[in-house]
Amino acid sequence: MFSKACEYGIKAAIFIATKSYEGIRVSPKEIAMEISSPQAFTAKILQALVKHDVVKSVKGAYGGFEINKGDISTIKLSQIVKAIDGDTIYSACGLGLDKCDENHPCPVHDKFKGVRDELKFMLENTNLEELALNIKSGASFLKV
Amino acid sequence: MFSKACEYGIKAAIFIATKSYEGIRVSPKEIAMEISSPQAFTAKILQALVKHDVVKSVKGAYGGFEINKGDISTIKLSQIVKAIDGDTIYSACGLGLDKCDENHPCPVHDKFKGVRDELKFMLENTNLEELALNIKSGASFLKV
DNA sequence: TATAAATAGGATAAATTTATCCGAAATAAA
DNA sequence: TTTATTTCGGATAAATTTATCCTATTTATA
Repeated sequence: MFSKACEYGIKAAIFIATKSYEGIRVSPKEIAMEISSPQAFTAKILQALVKHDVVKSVKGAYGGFEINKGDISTIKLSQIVKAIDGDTIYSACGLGLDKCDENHPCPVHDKFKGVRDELKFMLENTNLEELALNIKSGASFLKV
Repeated sequence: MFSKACEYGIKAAIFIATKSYEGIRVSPKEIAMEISSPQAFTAKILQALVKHDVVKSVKGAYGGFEINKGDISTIKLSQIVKAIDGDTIYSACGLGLDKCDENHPCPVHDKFKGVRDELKFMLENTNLEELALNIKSGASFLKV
């Protein structure tokens, strides 16, 4: 469904959010530990999230990654997915046709429309806050 | 969403079905032309579909690929996807956790459930016949 | 039985994704 | 200003997916 990079990105953003509530910045090392991901690769993904304004980085001693408290509830899953995988997952043709629309549909165009739209709606209407709060309360988990 | 191999496999199966109605066997070459896919790679994917009993192959002169007419309406998209990509797309955790269920959910477990189930339902309730008939009637297309 | 036509399948290459490593640049504090 | 700490970013490697090529095997027909 999502790329590994995107899975790591989503989990990283959620973890950073949980820490940002307490005003604590976190390092790629700590993030990787917490979400069971390869550290250097995770650092690369964090760079992409910074570039797309999903998380904020502070360089130098006492630096790290954080998210402005006020932003946590406005950042949507779709922004994270888009920053890493692009939006092809819910906008491109399910069978890979370059041109696929109502006038020139692929064989599964209509069948797929519902699934794609539901995925898009879900991603655009899920914010980091609800995900982070469930992690904090122990209702969900970032690793096994 | 699906791998390239899976996209090719779905399109190939649909094309074979359209020809099988007329009792015509088709070659990897003709299939690749019709669905705009690399021929040798497509041939490999056809082998997988044969192994999983989605299509039938006849070796030797006058051979080719076909689907028993009676089977066209009973073959589901889910069988094709499963044969090539496996069923992880609608059964695995959206964030890649090895263990993810009601008791130990990832942060998006509930959010994803709806999308995943709808995708699963769609794949398990769409048969090759309806897709092939729409191609034959010109209501949908296998290439640009 | 010989021949031509067709799929099967192994070996290999190219492209992409995933992952690692290391030095450069930035920054807070001593 | 120096030092220690930390992200940034380029180079590279490993793994996987996508794609190609060539030979073996099968089979209908002449």
